Order: sequence, then structure tokens, then C-alpha cells
Amino acid sequence: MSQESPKRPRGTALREQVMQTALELFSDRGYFNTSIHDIRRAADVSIGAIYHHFGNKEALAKALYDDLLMHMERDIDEACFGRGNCADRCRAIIARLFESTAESPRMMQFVLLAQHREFLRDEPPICSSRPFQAMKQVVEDGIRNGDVRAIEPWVAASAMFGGALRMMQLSLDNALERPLATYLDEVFECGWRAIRS
Amino acid sequence: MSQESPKRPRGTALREQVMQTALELFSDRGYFNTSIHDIRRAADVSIGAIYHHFGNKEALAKALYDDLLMHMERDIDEACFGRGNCADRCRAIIARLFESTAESPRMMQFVLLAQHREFLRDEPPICSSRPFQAMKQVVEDGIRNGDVRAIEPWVAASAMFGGALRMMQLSLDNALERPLATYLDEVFECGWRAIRS
DNA sequence: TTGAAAAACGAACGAACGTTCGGTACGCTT
DNA sequence: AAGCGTACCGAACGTTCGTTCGTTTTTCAA
Repeated sequence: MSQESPKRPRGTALREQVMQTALELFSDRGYFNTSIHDIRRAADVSIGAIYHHFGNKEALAKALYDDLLMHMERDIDEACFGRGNCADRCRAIIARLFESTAESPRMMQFVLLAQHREFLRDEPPICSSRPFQAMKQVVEDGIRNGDVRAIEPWVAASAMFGGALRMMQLSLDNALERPLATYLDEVFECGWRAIRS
Repeated sequence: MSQESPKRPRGTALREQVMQTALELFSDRGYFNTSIHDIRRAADVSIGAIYHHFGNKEALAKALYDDLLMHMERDIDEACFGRGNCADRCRAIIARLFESTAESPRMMQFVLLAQHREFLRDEPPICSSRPFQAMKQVVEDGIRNGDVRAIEPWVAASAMFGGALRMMQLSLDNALERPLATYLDEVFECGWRAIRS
């Protein structure tokens, strides 16, 4: 009788259970307002299991961060796939980011709003992480083939996606009246007008 | 012999000394990585003096936050003063924000990047603070008199200032090669193209 | 000069935290 | 069945932190 995790999760299931719980608590109350004992209680696992899988609290946060960045990167790659046009790509990226913000607000909260450098001391700033580099790359390609005006790449990337990212923050802060997706057309239109040639 | 604070500051001087030290430590290492004892040591004051003036650690952070928001609001008001034109106002606001970022990076770091809701639990999100409301108001006025296209105000404000704010973050993260001010023209141009009618 | 309020001081405290470690339970190979 | 390594358990530990409070110093009006 090989029952599949009847009550307490074991192995990989436990690992994921802890990470999901940690994400909830970290994004709700913040890293420093969440103790390992809080996670232990909420995830219904033991202290020892957490330390067995992650080593320490910081490493747990790092595992979570890496996992979420990977998801985000995959989202962006998928959005670009099959679209050669710069404008189409940018629009698809924003659309995907808006979807993720609506579907997994905690994930976006953690990736965008959390001050990782406060607890992941020698992690590079988020602007140099793969997903953000990919967004900048799309705009640079647009400049190279003339779809986008010849301006400083950082400025172009900030102009194209800065408004969208700000709208995502507003949405996470519950400052918007309507669902984030309903603003997509206007947000993209603004960003594109800013940089198109 | 009424010597003016020869060694140890007293009264208002001490209060400001503590706040300045707290700003340095909070923006460098973060709120939770800075203990009251750290501030005591760095500011060369006593624990008792800090508690006498601020009550507790959270209240110290709140006093700092309020003070910095006030400065920022005054900066924005001054930038708008005497300029009736929406585009001129927006440009002046961005210019002033860029100056402040270069002159007082710690202040901007603390106001923009710090996750205040982690330690100032019932503080409203920064987007609803006075300075940000003022920026939105400028854009709304522009919509009303036709300088700006008729779009959702939040979208317009995000498009106009989102790129600039993102550039400020990049600058604080040392991701830019040149001084922030040198990007001003391009950044404003992008924002304005995004929303002008 | 005096007296009382305000400001400053800092040793001490208790709670909470991240982590350790000696142990048990389980699954797999021999 | 025996041996072994991995997974899991949780009481206990040492440290750090925010805060308290009895005391001393300074200020200033009377």
C-alpha cells in the first residue's frame, strides 16, 4: 500500500509546500516580519524539515526568488516566441505581465516590491536579472532595425515598460478601479508612442 | 557662555542628528537590519535620548518618512510654480526629481525603494501620498485643457512619470553609465510623446 | 538662589528569533 | 533481517533586539 502523502507531505511535496507557504507569508507581511516558526506553523511541517531542505532562512528566500524569476523569464520568452515585430513583442510582454499580476499577485509582489537586497545581500539588483535584461533586449532590437527611435536603450526600455510596471504596482496596492487587464490597450499605446520612430 | 552645541547636540539638534543617522543606516542596510543600538552608536547619542524624542523605533521611521515626503512635496510644488503649461510642469517635476536623486540618493532610496508597509503597517501606499497625487493632478489638468490625450488618468500619469521613476531606480542601483541628469531630455521627450494629444 | 520640569543617560530585562543537534522513522539494498 | 542513508522531528540554546525605568544633568522662570 504505497499511499501518496496521506497527511504530511514528504520529499519534494514538502519542499514545495514550504516554498508556497513562505511566499504567502513573505509577500503578505514581509521577510523580516515572518519567522521560521511562523512558516513551520502555517505549513504544518517541522523546523527540522525546513532546515533539512533549505539550510537557513536566507537560502529559503533565495530559492523562492530564483524560482519566481525563472517563471517570469519563461513567461517573457513565451510571449516573444513567434513574434518578430518589436511592437507585437512588447505588447505581448505587457499582456503576460498583467496576467501574472492578476493570477499570482503574491509572486509579483515578492519579485517587484520586496527589497531583496535587504535580505539577499549580494544579489544583483532586479534590473540586471534575466527577465528585465530580456525586456531591454527586445527594445534594443527594435532600435537596431528602425522600429524604435534611436535613443539610449535604458531610456527606451524604461519608457516602454515603466508605465506598465507602475500600473502593476498600483494594481497590487488596490489603487485601480478596474481589473488590470482592462488598461492593457491604453498602457501599451502610451509606451509605444513614447519610443516608436 | 552659551556655547552652541560644542560636543553633544541637544534639543532640536539632537533630534535632527538622530534622524539623519537613521536615514543613512535605514537606506544603506534597511530598517530591519538597523537596530536602535546601531543608531545610538553612529549618532553618538544615548538610547534614552532616542526614546525621549521618538517613543519607539517605528515612530522614528514614521517621522523620517513624513519629513522626506514633505520635502518631496515641496520640491514638486516649487517645480510647478509659475508654469501654467502641462508639458513645462511635467518636465520641471522630472528635472527636480532627478536633481534630488543625485543630491540626496539616500532620501530617494528611502522614499521610493523601501517597503514602508513592512514596518509602517497602516501607512497608505506611496502612490496615494501627496507628492504622487500632485503628479497625477498635473496630468489630469493637462487632459482637461486638451494638452494631453483623453486617457485614463492613472494610465497617463504612469506613462508620463513611470519611465522617469524607473530611471531613478536604475541610477540608485548604479546601472547607468552617465549622471542621471544627462538623460533628462530623452526621458521627458518619451513621457510626453506617450500622452500628448 | 532655588525648584521643578524637560532632556539625556545607560544598565538591565524579557521576549522572540534563527539555528543546532541528538534522536526517530522510513525506504532501499544486500 | 540487518545495515545504511536520507528525511524528518522538536526541545533547547545563545544571541540580539526593542524597550523600560530609576537616575543624573540641564534649563529656565520665579
